[in-house]
Amino acid sequence: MDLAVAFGKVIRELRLAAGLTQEQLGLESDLRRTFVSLLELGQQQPSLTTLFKIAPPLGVSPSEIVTLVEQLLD
Amino acid sequence: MDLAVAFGKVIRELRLAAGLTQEQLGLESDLRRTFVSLLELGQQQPSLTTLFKIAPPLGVSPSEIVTLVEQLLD
DNA sequence: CACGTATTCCTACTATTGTGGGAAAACTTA
DNA sequence: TAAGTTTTCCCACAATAGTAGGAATACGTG
Repeated sequence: MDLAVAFGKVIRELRLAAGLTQEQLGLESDLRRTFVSLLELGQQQPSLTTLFKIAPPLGVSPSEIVTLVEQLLD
Repeated sequence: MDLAVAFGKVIRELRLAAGLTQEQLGLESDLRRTFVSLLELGQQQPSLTTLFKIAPPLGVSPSEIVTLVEQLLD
């Protein structure tokens, strides 16, 4: 599985678990609605800054997100 | 401390601990020598792909790097 | 000091991240 | 079905990640 795709799956799962829409997540992480969509679809991947911006509203730490991605790739 | 600066410090420390030069790290992670320098100086930040490429030659996992960055930022 | 090596700085360029907004499509629920 | 909400797709664009290589600077050791 592709790294960006794995990241997207993790983000989507966390977002749904947190009960947020893409737009709400975008507002709280200061990212555009459409960009959140692209990330979840695995069509783009985040920079380190984006990883750190998107983690708090999802209720996890950036490193926890990366750990989940690593597990999905194994 | 800035996120990119914190990342650079972590990378540099890990690289020196692994006994590698920037050029060696660049070769093993498929990144340009000059870009490794910029990362360590905190003048640029990595994408998720770069994080995953640079971790193995440093002998750590991507999530471990992020954890170290988090600790440096607290 | 002098030499070799490692790193930084410089310029120019390409690729990708991220913005901005609207319209189409999909999904919910009444 | 119909309406409201959410997500995807589309466009153009701005900002930054990353390439490429050479020159200048700093660093280490004989």
